Amino acid sequence: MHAHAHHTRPDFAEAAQNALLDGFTLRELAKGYLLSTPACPRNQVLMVQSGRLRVYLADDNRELNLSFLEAGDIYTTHTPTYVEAVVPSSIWLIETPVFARKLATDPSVTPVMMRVMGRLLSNAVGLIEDLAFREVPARLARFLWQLAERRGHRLEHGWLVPLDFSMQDIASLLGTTRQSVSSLINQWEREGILQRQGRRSLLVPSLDTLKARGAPLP
Amino acid sequence: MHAHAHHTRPDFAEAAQNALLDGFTLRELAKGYLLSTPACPRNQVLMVQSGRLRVYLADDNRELNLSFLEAGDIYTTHTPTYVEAVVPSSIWLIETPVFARKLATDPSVTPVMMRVMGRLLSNAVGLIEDLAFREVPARLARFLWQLAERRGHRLEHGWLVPLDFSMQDIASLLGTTRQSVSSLINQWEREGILQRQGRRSLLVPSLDTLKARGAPLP
DNA sequence: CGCTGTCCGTCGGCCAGCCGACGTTTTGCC
DNA sequence: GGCAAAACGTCGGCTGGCCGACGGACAGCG
Repeated sequence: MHAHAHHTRPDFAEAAQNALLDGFTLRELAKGYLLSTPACPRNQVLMVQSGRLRVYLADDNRELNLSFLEAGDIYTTHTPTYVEAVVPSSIWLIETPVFARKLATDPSVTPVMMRVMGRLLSNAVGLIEDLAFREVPARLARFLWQLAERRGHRLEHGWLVPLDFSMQDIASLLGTTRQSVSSLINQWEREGILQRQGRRSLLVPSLDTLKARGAPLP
Repeated sequence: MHAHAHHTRPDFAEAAQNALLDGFTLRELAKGYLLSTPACPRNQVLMVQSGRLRVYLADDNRELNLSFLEAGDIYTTHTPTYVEAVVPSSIWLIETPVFARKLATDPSVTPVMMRVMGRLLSNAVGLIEDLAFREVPARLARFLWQLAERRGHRLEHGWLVPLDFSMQDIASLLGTTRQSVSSLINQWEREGILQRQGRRSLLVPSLDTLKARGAPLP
């Protein structure tokens, strides 16, 4: 749900066709650069060309990742969040007023934007459901099998899932702590639900047993 | 934040001017009517003419209110939620495909929709912040003073705040339980932070002391 | 005016999971 | 290779607040 929005690739293609990017400017961001904060809400629309941005909320002693943006993803800072480049990145950027004029003159842009905002909204609602209804093991299980389904490669032994997030990243994405994620993953490894495969990937023998962790009762 | 979106009134006025409602049909809903569920995602856009609708998420044994819609509020079921009339209501309704055509032909509608979705997104993010960062007393305090600021009437003794929600409603809005809300309100009454005034309103002597409950440490 | 349904107040047990702490392993960098 | 910094594993204490339970207060209705 709130893992990646890399299914925006179609939009990217469409955007290129429609010359959506007219008026956007290309910017290079250094690692760690804070593009936007709630305090300074520079309203803008952006599309990631390369790299990885982290969208997150924060209070004094905690952070919650809303999502990670990667190549092709579109985002708009309509909402008071932090946006930070976690690796050197390059993005297409436009200020909202300029974009609004574009919207007014070129109606073909509208459906793209509606879809982008719809997706942001779905992500947000999904996260709310997680926080309000599901407990940590269920959230983690869901995160993992969604990752497997969209990023994983099928092998004879099961699914090989690339995992280029730190435990802390995952924890923040799920609204929990590093310790809880770590414990759960190790416990599941002992139970044979998954195996560590090198440092940056997992092997999941059966997605179904993993999914079973997402729905305790039935 | 996620209390009411009744500040959509300006949109309503604007909508009337632009004849936004062309193509919408007026519908009367009986109390308790379920307009939409996640299972049957009838994509539609609606504007409330009168009454009150409840937008909520649910799992098997819990419900979470996302917001209450009242006269003038606009909503779109882009996202898998329940929408229910809690009192007899009448609303303007349009199916998304029809609305999309409208958007394509009349670009003046676009900014209105963008603002509506932006507001939904802000609500959602606010709720996420609450669930992830703040504990129950802080959420309740914030809910109450926001209600006071937008609905309350200034008296010599303090603010008179109409409270036409049940404890259960408030609890669901804040992602907590009836019991917790009840305990807190009564405790605060004992502490003199607020007084019950009749059955359906509160008297808050000082909003600031109430707000103090929203930020424990400093 | 009793009856029934809805709402409110309060108590106590219980537990998920946060938090601090500390040691170990990996990674990145000179 | 060697060192600092980051990331990971694990343990135990502590607690916010959920949950069930039960009784009282209102309100509507026949």
